[in-house]
Amino acid sequence: MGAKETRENIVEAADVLIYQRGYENTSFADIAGHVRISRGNFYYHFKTKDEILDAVIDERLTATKQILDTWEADAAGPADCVRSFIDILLDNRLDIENYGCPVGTLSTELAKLNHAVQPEANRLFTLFRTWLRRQFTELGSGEDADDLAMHLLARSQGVATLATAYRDEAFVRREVQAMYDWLDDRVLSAPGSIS
Amino acid sequence: MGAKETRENIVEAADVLIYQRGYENTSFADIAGHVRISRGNFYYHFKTKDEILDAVIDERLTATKQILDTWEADAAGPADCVRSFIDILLDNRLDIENYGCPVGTLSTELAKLNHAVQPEANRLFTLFRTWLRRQFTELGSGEDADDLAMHLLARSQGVATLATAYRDEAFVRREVQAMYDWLDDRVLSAPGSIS
DNA sequence: GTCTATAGACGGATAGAC
DNA sequence: GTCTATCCGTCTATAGAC
Repeated sequence: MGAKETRENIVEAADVLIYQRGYENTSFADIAGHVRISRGNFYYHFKTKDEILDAVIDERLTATKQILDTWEADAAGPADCVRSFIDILLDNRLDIENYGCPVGTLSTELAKLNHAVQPEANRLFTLFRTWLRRQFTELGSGEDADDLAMHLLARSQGVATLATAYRDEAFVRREVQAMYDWLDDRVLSAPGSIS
Repeated sequence: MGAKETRENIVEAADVLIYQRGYENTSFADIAGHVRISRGNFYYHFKTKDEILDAVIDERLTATKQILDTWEADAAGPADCVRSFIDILLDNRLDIENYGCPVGTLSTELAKLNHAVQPEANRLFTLFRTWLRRQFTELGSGEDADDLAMHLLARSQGVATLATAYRDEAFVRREVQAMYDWLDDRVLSAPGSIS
């Protein structure tokens, strides 16, 4: 097995474990165990735990960019793109109920830890934010586009948090529908309030 | 110093530290250091770390009940009560920017840890939920009261998460205003959609 | 002299780092 | 594979109130 492949396996395992258990509660031994390599081999690829976190964030950034590109390519228009974003809550419902949103929970944990790479992790939020902003701009929201993007980000984060607490599918579906309706208002009417 | 007072000091320090650093990242030594007692003394009052967590959650439940009662006593009516809830985001803005919402972040961390007391922690959410539901019932929302309570809970959780990521005061104020407007729609019009 | 509250040493386990 | 630090938890010792 090549070095590159081993490294990718490590990042992939770390990605999942950090999502499911949180960063601080994921140990080297956990990751090494999942990749089935020795801890010695481990240190050949990553010198510190923070380096792994960096690699995981980079990997998530790359994967997210690719997903957003795909959505944009497949969508009929900007409103359809936004619906793809809203649908995350349904498509990843079970993971979200168990572990929350991977973006929000990592950002919050790193904030509490006062971790140096928190700004890096927040770029994941910004990736969605600028992408959503572009969709709203194309929908004619003008100056409000960024506010609308932030509003929708917040809505989905809140639904994810409560989905984790209550594991209530009906609630998630209701809120997704409410976001659809909210979007339709933005599409059909003049740009304005975000209520 | 009496035993009761020492115990209260421990719970108080643990409450703050668990909020600021997270549960798993708060050690006995941290708490003992803040209370200025030895670790030995510590174990006289609490046998396990989970016992402290339990005590902290109980303390938060009691404190929250008291706050909700105060709000209800001071408010002009149910709409005013809901506004008090929304105002949490402004009143605790700086803490939220640094550490997130104490309810949501603890609930999410315990979910990831698969911790036995997660249901207990979620009772904090339920405390707000049933209280908000009562306000909406009094506002004439009928069957929708619980949905509206959950919706507002989710909105505030989402704003808290993004406030932690971006530390953007203008965003928080915008979203608070949007929730005010949303509430006014519920007060003035017939009960219906939550968009 | 017993009980309560406190202190601090000690143990095994596990962490990250080299 | 080893090293050091730190974790949680248990242990014994002690100081003072009653």
